Amino acid sequence: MTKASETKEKLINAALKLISQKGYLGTTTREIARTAGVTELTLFRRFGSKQRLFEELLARHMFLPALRELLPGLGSLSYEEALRTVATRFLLSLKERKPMVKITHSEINLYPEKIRKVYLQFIDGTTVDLARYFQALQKKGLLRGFAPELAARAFMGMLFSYFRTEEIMKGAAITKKMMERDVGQFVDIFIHGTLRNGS
Amino acid sequence: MTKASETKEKLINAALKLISQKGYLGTTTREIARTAGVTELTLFRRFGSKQRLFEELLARHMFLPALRELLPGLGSLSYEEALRTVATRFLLSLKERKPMVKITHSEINLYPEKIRKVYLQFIDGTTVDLARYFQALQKKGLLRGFAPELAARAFMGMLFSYFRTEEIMKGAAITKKMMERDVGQFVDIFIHGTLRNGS
DNA sequence: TTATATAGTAAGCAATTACTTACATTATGA
DNA sequence: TCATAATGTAAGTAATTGCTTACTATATAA
Repeated sequence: MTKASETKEKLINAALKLISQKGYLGTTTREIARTAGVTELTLFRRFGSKQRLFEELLARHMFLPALRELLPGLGSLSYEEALRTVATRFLLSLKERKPMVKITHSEINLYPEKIRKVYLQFIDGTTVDLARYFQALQKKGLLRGFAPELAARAFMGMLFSYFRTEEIMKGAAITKKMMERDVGQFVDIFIHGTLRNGS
Repeated sequence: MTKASETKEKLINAALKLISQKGYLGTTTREIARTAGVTELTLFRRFGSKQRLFEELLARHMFLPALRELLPGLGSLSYEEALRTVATRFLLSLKERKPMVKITHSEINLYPEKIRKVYLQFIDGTTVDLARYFQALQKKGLLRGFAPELAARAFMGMLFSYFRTEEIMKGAAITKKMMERDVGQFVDIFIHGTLRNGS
């Protein structure tokens, strides 16, 4: 039992790596098996088909919202510190899951419903959490009366595009220094806006 | 001469449509030819190979910055009206080029350099133009002293993610009403920030 | 020891697919 | 009218690829 699931895990990890690099159709079962260190036959014995292997990959790496466990601790921080924490955590979380993020980008055509589910669970889930945080601060009278979900989408959206441009399109890793500096700017704009005389 | 280039255009348009829907590897040359209303042989006579057809597609649809021609007229608008105009134009431009946007998402693995070039020319080009606009207003003392390029990336980033989530991931078209309402919110936050007491 | 689960070797099949060759047909422009 | 450019028809090739079959080998647990 253990042996079989170890083999499955090796195959799924190999598939994750290869498919994120060359796409689902561009990756062969032979290649996945070789990368996992097993025979192609073993792949079919464990998963039955390439498609089901990919579906198990999606199910296993269907990631949870990245911030849920972060939110309770946010109350003790200043608004600015809280947003910086959220932004940093979100970007690091994207970096960790970069192969999966790439797959949601490139395979949406192939498995629209499944990929959409993976994507929305991550991005939208995270956005909902952040929106709740905004709402709480609005009730305390600290924030203006904007639409919380849309503001959350705006905040995550600028971070996500930043990640996408740097890590996926330019193919360059975001360094810690870059991240600190740029997150600081994003948070500053998000908090104070761009106009000289405040609201 | 004219006949030949008409045929090429039909083939490129068919390829754009199909590849944006099913990916480069998921689209066959037979299918492209059939959709274009010609024989598969004609495709190979015009382009030599599937790869070169795709490369011509990328070259032809390598889009220019979406805002360049918009910028000169921005001076006569208020800051808020200007940003709303830029945002609306940017979103409409993304909608128009949705097949190409989808291709840049899904085929980055296959043609990293070429796709990167297409992407950066559009997004980064547009961002640079917007950054110049910010810089001009900063010199006039109207805007705070933020980093103009990063602010431009933040603004475009939230719009781009908004487009991506709605049109590509959710697969639903952004209506005019949605766009007006949401662009208004984005612009408001970008201008005034989220904090109750302005800067 | 022995049954069972797991994996390997080897060979191959059937379908797909990018691409080719040979030849015939039609449209266009001088 | 005639040369040429452009497209079509038909058949096929070589490579790839997901998946199968038949048989063997090894490790583990009762």
